[in-house]
Amino acid sequence: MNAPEKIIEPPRWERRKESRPAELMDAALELFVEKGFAATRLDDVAKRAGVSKGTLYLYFDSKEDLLKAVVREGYVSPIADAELYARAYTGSSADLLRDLMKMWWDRVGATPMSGITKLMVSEAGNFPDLARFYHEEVMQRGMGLFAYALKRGIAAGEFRSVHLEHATRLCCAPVVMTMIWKHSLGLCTQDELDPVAYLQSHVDMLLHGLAVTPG
Amino acid sequence: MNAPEKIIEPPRWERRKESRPAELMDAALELFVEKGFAATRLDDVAKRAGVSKGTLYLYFDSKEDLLKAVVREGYVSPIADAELYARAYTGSSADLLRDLMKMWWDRVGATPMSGITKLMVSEAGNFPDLARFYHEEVMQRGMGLFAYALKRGIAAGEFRSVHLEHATRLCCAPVVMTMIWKHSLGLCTQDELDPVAYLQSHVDMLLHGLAVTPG
DNA sequence: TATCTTACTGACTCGTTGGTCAGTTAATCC
DNA sequence: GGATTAACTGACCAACGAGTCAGTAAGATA
Repeated sequence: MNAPEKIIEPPRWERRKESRPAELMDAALELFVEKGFAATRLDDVAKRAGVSKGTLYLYFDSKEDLLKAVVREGYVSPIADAELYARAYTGSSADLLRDLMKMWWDRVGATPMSGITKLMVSEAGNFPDLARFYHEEVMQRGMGLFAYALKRGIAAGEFRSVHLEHATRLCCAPVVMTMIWKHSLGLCTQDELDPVAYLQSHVDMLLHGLAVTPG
Repeated sequence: MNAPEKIIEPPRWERRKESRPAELMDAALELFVEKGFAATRLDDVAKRAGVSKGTLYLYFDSKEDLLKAVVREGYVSPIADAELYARAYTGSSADLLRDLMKMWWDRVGATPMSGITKLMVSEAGNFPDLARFYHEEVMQRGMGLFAYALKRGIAAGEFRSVHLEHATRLCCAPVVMTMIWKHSLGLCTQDELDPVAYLQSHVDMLLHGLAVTPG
């Protein structure tokens, strides 16, 4: 009979204190966006992050705390970067508007983070403080960017003098709608709408609407 | 001692088989819109309708069945009316667009029914068949109206020849956004935006963007 | 006024899931 | 390699709420 061989099994789990929170937040983002907040089970979040539910509670106080962390994490650099970009811009306001729109779509709209918008719309009523945070830190700052570009264009005589608040919202509405659509009703339809081409049309129409003189 | 007077108490409840379903659906609409589907308790729906939870189950098979009934009920006449109106219209396409927009806002946007839009966005992922129904019967028919007006204007040489699908969406996006906003993030902010004035600006900008010649 | 039908009640069950914690095991340190 | 630390596990609990059903009373009928 052979001597019993020492079989070295790989450890069943590793200690990875540093990366757990981010992995849990990634998993939570996916599931929250896919199923909604209430319908997402924390067991599933933990499982997707390759961990047990107990571990989740080592890093987050509650389900609500986890949602807050996901939302706060999701928005940081893109808006700040865009603010710097806009402030330093020297070209025409029409081009600035185009660039901002492209940056928005590339860095948020086209990424999984766009799901956060739908999430916030769905859950705003149940998390008033989170909604206020999102409104102030994300929406107002984001709309401020476009308001800046519009104001700049009007001041330079490049755009006609429209209602600034309204024009800003008109500028953002189609983008926000596209992000929301992507994560809700758009899922149930084999919709071949190309978001990039659509937003291209949007900016064209907008600039045509803002033009002092035609085409 | 007086002879015991016959005190006629009002009955504790009445039989009102006919009106119960509508009352339950009204209550459900309010609560679904306010709290979301998952967070709404059927006990509360029943209580708001002045009835017990057991009664609710006399008229609806399940919570999901109740939601379906609410959504189906919410959209019937407005779209059909608007379709008749548009088909019979003889004025300019710009005016038709204005009228359709006003009808939409007056009959849906300004009413509690606008909450259904937010509801559908939030729950689309969890109720694929309901989402498909909403998409086909509400969104496509509704967008079809605006597509008709745009096509009509382009054919008459009143509007410039834009991408029809894109223009239709651009036409609807701000209205849908306004309805969604009203029932989500708009609740947490003392937002003094006047939707009617905003949509006025929207149509103005849109028509300016569609104009063949300036002015 | 007595009888019958059925709209309605509300206390109950039971599955689900957010949250807990005593125990296990990977990793680290003498 | 034995002792120590703490990251991690997973069985468990308690609350909550969807759905049930035996019983109650409105109101119709005769």
